[in-house]
Amino acid sequence: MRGVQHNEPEQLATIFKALAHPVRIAILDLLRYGEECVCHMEATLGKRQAYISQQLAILRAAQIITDRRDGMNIFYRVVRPEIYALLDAARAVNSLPMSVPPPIRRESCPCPKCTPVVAVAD
Amino acid sequence: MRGVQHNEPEQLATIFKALAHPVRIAILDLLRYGEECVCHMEATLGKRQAYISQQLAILRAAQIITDRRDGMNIFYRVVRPEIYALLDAARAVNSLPMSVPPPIRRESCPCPKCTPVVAVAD
DNA sequence: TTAGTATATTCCATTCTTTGCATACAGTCA
DNA sequence: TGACTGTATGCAAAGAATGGAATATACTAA
Repeated sequence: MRGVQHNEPEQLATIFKALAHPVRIAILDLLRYGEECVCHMEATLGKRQAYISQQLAILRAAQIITDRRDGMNIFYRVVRPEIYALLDAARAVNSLPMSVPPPIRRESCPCPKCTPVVAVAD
Repeated sequence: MRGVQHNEPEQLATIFKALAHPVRIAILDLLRYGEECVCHMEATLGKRQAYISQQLAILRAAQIITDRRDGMNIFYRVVRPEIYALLDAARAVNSLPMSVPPPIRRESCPCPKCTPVVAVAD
């Protein structure tokens, strides 16, 4: 994914390339309902951290997502929500259902969203 | 069957791969207003015939287009018009204009659509 | 400071994709 | 039939993407 593009089909092809990978699509589906941290994607997708991070770098380079640090975790979110219309349009081409289930808290994910602070008896 | 099968990022990635190429996008834009023959794409896109034919083969394999012979020419057309919603959605992501200009008859294209029979004075 | 945790990057072998070239094939016309 | 035209296919070299392993970075806590 190189620098700026001049000609129009070239720009479109760049977006499609960023989406032409099942793990990157799964990541975007995870982010559909809001930001998530890397460890959550790791737990949900069952892929190694470094691998997830590589795919996130590609989506970041395509300016589809951005990140935000909060304490020890880095949360990613989609900055071009139009991308979901694109995913839905692709599902329509395949006659696939549109709905993507809301995110699930993962026991195996250590981030604060997944392991909320529990009141401890004193 | 427990819930909708939701492991189709692979299928979506396949569509995006078929579209992740500027020449294939340009071909689909050419076919937006109806069928066109290979020679017309050759003339319009300024690419060699064998190259166009290769890209057509990929779109055919992805079941996005199909062909029809008429005399000496082979005309291609889109069989999944939903693909245009997909292209338009990608343009929206890039904040690009939606409209694709209608096809232009090419002097350099020898097909009957481009060089209509002209009444000859007797 | 040191140790630890979360995430990113770099390197690399392997595998897919791209695209030019040559050629094959299938109709058409004389 | 043979020559011709439009289109498709096979091959191969170059290039890009994949995904694994190791390592680097950046922050937090003690």
